[in-house]
Parts: sequence; structure tokens; C-alpha cells
Amino acid sequence: MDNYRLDEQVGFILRRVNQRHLAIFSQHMPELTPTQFAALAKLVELGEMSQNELGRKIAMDAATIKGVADRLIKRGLLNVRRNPDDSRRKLLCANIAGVALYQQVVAAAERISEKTLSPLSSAEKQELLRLLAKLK
Amino acid sequence: MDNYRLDEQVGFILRRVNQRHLAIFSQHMPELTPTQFAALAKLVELGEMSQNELGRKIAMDAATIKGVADRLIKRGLLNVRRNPDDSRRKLLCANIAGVALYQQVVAAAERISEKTLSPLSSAEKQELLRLLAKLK
DNA sequence: CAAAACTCGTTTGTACACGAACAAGTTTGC
DNA sequence: GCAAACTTGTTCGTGTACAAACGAGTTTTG
Repeated sequence: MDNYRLDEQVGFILRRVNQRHLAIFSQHMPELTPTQFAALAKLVELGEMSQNELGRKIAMDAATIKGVADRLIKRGLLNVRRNPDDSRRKLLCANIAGVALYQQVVAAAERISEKTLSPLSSAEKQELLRLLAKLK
Repeated sequence: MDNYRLDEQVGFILRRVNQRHLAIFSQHMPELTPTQFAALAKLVELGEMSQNELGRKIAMDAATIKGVADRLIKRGLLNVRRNPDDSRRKLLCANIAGVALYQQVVAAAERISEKTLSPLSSAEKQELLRLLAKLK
């Protein structure tokens, strides 16, 4: 087919938009990756939960959340303990350092979202978020 | 901050939308990854070019395009030769097998884009693409 | 109660993605 | 005409992402 244009396909554009967002992210929050921040933020928001449960809440499969959690633990941001009622479960919890780091970087997180959407008007921002939400 | 909601941030939503798209992609085109298809499609569209040039056209850095190109070459989809005028340059070109595979999967590529956008109306699809294009 | 089905966390393998550093080749500037 | 600056492709290290397979623990079911 001669009329297929890669540069106009949703998937290709989504990838580029995501690249730009990741660049903005690492510029404003070099301490954490987007996934690490998501995990930390969710733990601060909802408190202690098991590793796989956390993964489910932020859309990461078991293998991915393991790596993310390991890195946060290694950096001393999370506490870990075994669930006494279900010895399979590894309960994760943001500790003092984790909460402190979170509070230190939330403002940056807000600026990141703002900057990512900055080429759009207020109405366009609303509309984009509405449309993207339909594609989740 | 108590009013920061991870689930409403562009970056987080973008990641989820992308996940859904990748799932649709691998379902409809298990032969190639999105990046491999992008590289092949660009080579078919524009013909022979150097490895880094190809990377630039599909927004992949030199380290990434190397791996993608290596895999396509290993699968016998590309021809490689040295540029006589600039011995640093590695010229890539889709060969017969590459063009054949491309032609075999373009239809699937179109269905992938369609299915990704299927929760939206025609007007919404147009609008989403317009807004995303502003965020590239 | 015991077997089947399921869940939790882990490991392995593959594939992006990008920063940083490097050697070899090419172009520029003086 | 030659040193400095740049480009090309490569390697290394780190960090997602997900499929598949696994052992160990828990729940369901007959």
C-alpha cells in the first residue's frame, strides 16, 4: 500500500508524545523515574499494600513491579515486611525517607504535567485528557 | 500535597494508553514489534539510507536503532552495504523479503490504528490526533 | 479432607530506550 | 594543510515492559 503514512498513525505519534514527556520528566525530577515516582506516590496515597497489588494499581505486571520495588527498597525509600496472614505476600510501605522525598518532588510532578500540556489551551487540555481517558 | 492525583496526570494516562495500543499491536501483528515495523515501513517508503539517518526519521537514538536494525538484518529483511563515499556510513535497505513482509502486514497496521481509536467518534479521532500532534 | 485451581513473588529471555563514553572517519576553520 | 570539531556507529550500564515458566502458599470444590 502506497497511502500508508507511518507519521500519521496514533501509535507512532503516541510514542513521540511519550518521549517528549519522559524528557520533561527527567529534566524536572532527576531523582526518580516516572515509574518509580508512580509507585512511591501510590504507596503514599494509599498506604501499605502487597507488591503485586501495587503493581495492579499502577498498571505494571508482576515482573516489572518487582524491579521497580527492588530499586526503591535499595534506595531506602520503602519498608518491607511479610504478611502474617498470607506468607506469600510482601507488604510494601513508604518509610520516612520515602514520604519526605515524595513531598519534596510532588511540586515538580505538577510542573511536569503542566509543561507537557503547555502547547495546548485550557479547553484543549481538558479535551485531550477526556479523549485519552477513553483509550485507557 | 494531598490533592495530587496520579491517575489524572497526562504522563500516567499516556503510559496506559500506550500499553493498550501495544497490546492491540502485538495481537494483530505478532511478526514484528512496533519499532521494527516503523523501521521497515520507513525504509520501504524512502528507500536506502544510513542507520543513524533511519533512526532520526523514526525518533530512535543511535543505540536503539542499532538493536532494531540488527534484529531486522538477522531475520533477513534488510540488505546492508558500506557507503563508498563515507566509509563510516552503514546503508540499510529493505530487500525482497522485507518488502514482501511489509506488504503482507500493512493492512494489519491500518487495523491496529483503527482499533486503537475505536472508542472515539470520527470527530473525536480527528481532534485527538490534532491535539497529540501539538505535543510531539 | 484432599485434589484442583488459583495467587504471590521470582527468574529468565527478549526488546525497547537513553545517557555516556569511545574509535574511526569526515568536515571545518584558520 | 592540519588541528579542532563534528559525525557515525558501537559498547556498556541502567531501567522499563511483558511473556512464560516455576515453587510455594492459599482457596475452592467435590
